[in-house]
Amino acid sequence: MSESGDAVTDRLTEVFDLVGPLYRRAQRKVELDAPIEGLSVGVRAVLNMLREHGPMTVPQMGRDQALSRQFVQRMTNDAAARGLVEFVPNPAHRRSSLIRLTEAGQAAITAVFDRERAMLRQIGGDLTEAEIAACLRVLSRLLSHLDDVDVD
Amino acid sequence: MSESGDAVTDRLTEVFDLVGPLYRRAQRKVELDAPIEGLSVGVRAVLNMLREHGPMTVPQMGRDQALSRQFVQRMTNDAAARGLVEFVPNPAHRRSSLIRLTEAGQAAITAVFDRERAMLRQIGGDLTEAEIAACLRVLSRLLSHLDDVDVD
DNA sequence: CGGAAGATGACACCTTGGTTGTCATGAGTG
DNA sequence: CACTCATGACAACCAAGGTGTCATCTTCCG
Repeated sequence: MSESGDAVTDRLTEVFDLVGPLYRRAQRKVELDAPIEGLSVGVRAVLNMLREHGPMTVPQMGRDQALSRQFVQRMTNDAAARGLVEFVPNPAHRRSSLIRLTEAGQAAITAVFDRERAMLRQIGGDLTEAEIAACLRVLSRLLSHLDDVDVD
Repeated sequence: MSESGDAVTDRLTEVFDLVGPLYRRAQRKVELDAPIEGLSVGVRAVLNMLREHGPMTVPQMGRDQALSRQFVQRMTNDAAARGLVEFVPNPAHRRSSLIRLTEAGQAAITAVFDRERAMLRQIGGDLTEAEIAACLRVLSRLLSHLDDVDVD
C-alpha cells in the first residue's frame, strides 16, 4: 500500500491545510454573532462543553478541548462573573467543584447554538450522512494522533 | 429530507466542534517543530502558499487563506528580511510585486513539509482515499459557505 | 486626457486567545 | 504521618491576527 499510502498522505495534507482557514473564518463568524449574547470565543467554548457533557470540572474541560487548564479557568471565572455558570460542590473532590450552566447560561448557549445550527442546516444541503461520517472519522483520527502533544 | 437534514446538521456541528481543538493541536505541533527552521506559523503559511501556488501577490495570499492583507504583508516582509522570499516585478501591476521563494525559502519549506508529511503518513494508516475525499468535500463546503464573512 | 475611485504597501497600535510560572491549599497514597 | 499530586488564584507574558490611517500607484470612466 505504499502508493495508495502516498496518495492518502497527499490528500491528508490538503485536509490539514483547510483547517486553518476554516478555523479562522468560523471564529470570525462566531464572534460576529456572539456580541448579541456578549460571549467571547473562550466563554462560548466553555458553555458549549457544559451543554453537551453536563457539569464538569475545569481540568476536565481543559483536557477535552486541548486547552490549558489556566485558560479554561479564566473563561470559567469570567462566565461565572456574568452569571452564566455556577459552582456546585463536587462529591468526588471537595476542592475542585463542578461547573454547571445557570438558567441564563443555558439560554445564552442555546440561542447561540440554534443560530449556528440554522446556518449549518443551510450549508448541509446536498452533503450525505456518509460523507460527514467519513469526515468525522478522519478528523478524529488526526486529532487523536496529535494528542501526544499535551499541555500544562 | 427533513429528518435526514436534521441528522446531517447534527453531525455537521460535530465537525465544527472538532475544528477548534484540531487547529490548536496542529498549531502547537507546527511551532514545536518549526524552531528548527525558525519559522513562525504565519511565515510558514506564506511559504506554503508559495510552494503550492507558485509566485503570487500579497493580497492574493490574504484572500486565499482568509487572512487580513496586512497580516500577510507583515509575514511576507518578515520572510523577505530572512531571505526566504524575494520580490519580483509583476507584469500585471507595477506596484504590487509577485512574491517568490528563494533557494533558502524553498529549502526551508520543503524540510518542514516533508517532516509534516512523514507524520501524516503514520496517521493515515487505515484511512481510505474515499473517506479523505469525503472529508475534503465537507470541509471545502463549509469553508466556501463561510466566505461571505470577509476581511479588510 | 484628466480626475475620481479603488487597490496596494508602510507603519503604528491594539485586542485577545492562549500559555507559562509561581504559590498556597487541599486531596490522595504509601 | 509525610510526600506527592491536583486544583485554583494571580500575574506576566507571547504571538496571532485585526484595525485604522496615510501616501502612492492603478484603473476606469467621462
